[in-house]
Amino acid sequence: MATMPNSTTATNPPIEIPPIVAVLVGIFTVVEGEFQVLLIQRSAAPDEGKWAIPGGGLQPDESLDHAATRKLAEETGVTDVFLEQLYTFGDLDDQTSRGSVAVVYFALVDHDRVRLPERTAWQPDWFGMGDLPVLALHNERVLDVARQRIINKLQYTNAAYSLLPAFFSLTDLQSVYESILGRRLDKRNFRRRMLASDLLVETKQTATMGRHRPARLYRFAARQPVEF
Amino acid sequence: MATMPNSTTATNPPIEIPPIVAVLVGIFTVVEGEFQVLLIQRSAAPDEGKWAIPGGGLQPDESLDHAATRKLAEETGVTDVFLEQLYTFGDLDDQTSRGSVAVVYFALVDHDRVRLPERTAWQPDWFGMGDLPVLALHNERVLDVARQRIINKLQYTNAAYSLLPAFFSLTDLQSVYESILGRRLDKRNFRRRMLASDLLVETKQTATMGRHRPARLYRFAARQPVEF
DNA sequence: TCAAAAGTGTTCCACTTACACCCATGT
DNA sequence: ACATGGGTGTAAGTGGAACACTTTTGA
Repeated sequence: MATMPNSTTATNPPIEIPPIVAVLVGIFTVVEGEFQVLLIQRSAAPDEGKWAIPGGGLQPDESLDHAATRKLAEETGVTDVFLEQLYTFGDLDDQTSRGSVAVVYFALVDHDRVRLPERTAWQPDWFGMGDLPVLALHNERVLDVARQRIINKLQYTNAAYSLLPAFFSLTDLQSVYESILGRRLDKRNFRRRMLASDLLVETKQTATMGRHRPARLYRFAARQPVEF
Repeated sequence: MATMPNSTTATNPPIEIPPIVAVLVGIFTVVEGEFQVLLIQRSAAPDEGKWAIPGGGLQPDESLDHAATRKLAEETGVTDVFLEQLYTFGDLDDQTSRGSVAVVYFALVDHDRVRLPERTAWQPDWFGMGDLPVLALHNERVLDVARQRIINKLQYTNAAYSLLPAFFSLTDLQSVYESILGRRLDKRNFRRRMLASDLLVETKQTATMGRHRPARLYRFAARQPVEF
């Protein structure tokens, strides 16, 4: 947004130093029952050596959504996943005096589709959300907001489609929910609710996962965000 | 947020022109059964003469919340109301090529407490949400998002405290809800739900509003945001 | 006494919750 | 045959939605 009323009161800053705008993407997954986030170890000040949510500058004439999509692809190679704006923070960086604004997105990805980039610096890695390293730039606050938002989204959207392969069992799906919510769910109630939601389509396939009865496989009716 | 991985792929912009950051505040109220928004008539390009959500630049070292609070006070004189970040738009201004980012907040105010500033240009005025003028800078999109968010917030928070005076009747409260939701509600169900929520406190006062039975007055238990 | 808004209960339905056993398979 | 996870039904409780009449006041 460009020119606006320069100021309506007496307080008119003489020269405005334009703040830096960064777009961050919190990338989340569930692996073997653990809710995880992808973090990058910073190789420069501020907070060198600490871990942070990946992000970067907004390119000229690039939309915010586009920047987030691009960042996600750079870090994981993945596209076409659940990706949504989370919140904008204006005070993550205490050091910079010119002001900095971080527009944060979050993405849910199927861990098996991710290919982490090979780098010497700014190396990314997965961390359990209950087992985080020392974070840079007040990223704890960002992750708290993200976790709560993801929990909410699971309740009334099909966001989980983005965390699972195309075909999956109801047990797989329930495990994803339990990992993120941080509590056990009742199997019968969970299945009833999911099947009643019309989000899932039963397939003819089954999968044998051990020396026991094979599980029927389902897929999501839509692989785009849908509410229910 | 300051320095980040400069870029992990080949696409490294040579020189970044930092985008402009504006903080906008959508200011909403309900007057005589109409859901209204405060808009300002632009007196300069782009979109001169069209109406827009008030806003302005982020001052150096100012937090986003602070900028929003300041803007709200400048336009209405009101503080201590429901004020919350809505969404950040990166593409409201088509004209500027350097990129512009608008961090939008929304506020709910009691119309009777508002004092509009006296100005010759950038004059503010109230508009019914169903009767909007020609808007600048794709502000229709912003108002759509805001309306939906406010509707949602009414369902599970006490946000309405910010739209009413300290003491009010249940009929007043219901009228506010109906104006924003855009539909009539059942009186008995509404009252039961509100009273069961523990958000309201019955007072000993009543108010006579015409030649009929006076209404019992209530107040909100908390005049800060609370969920229920 | 009348007009006008305030105030009040009950029924039905849909959804959530709690809970325990049989089924199909591999070894 | 047995160990393992897959799969299934029912009853009780809770919350939302629909619906109409009596009460209190001012004129």
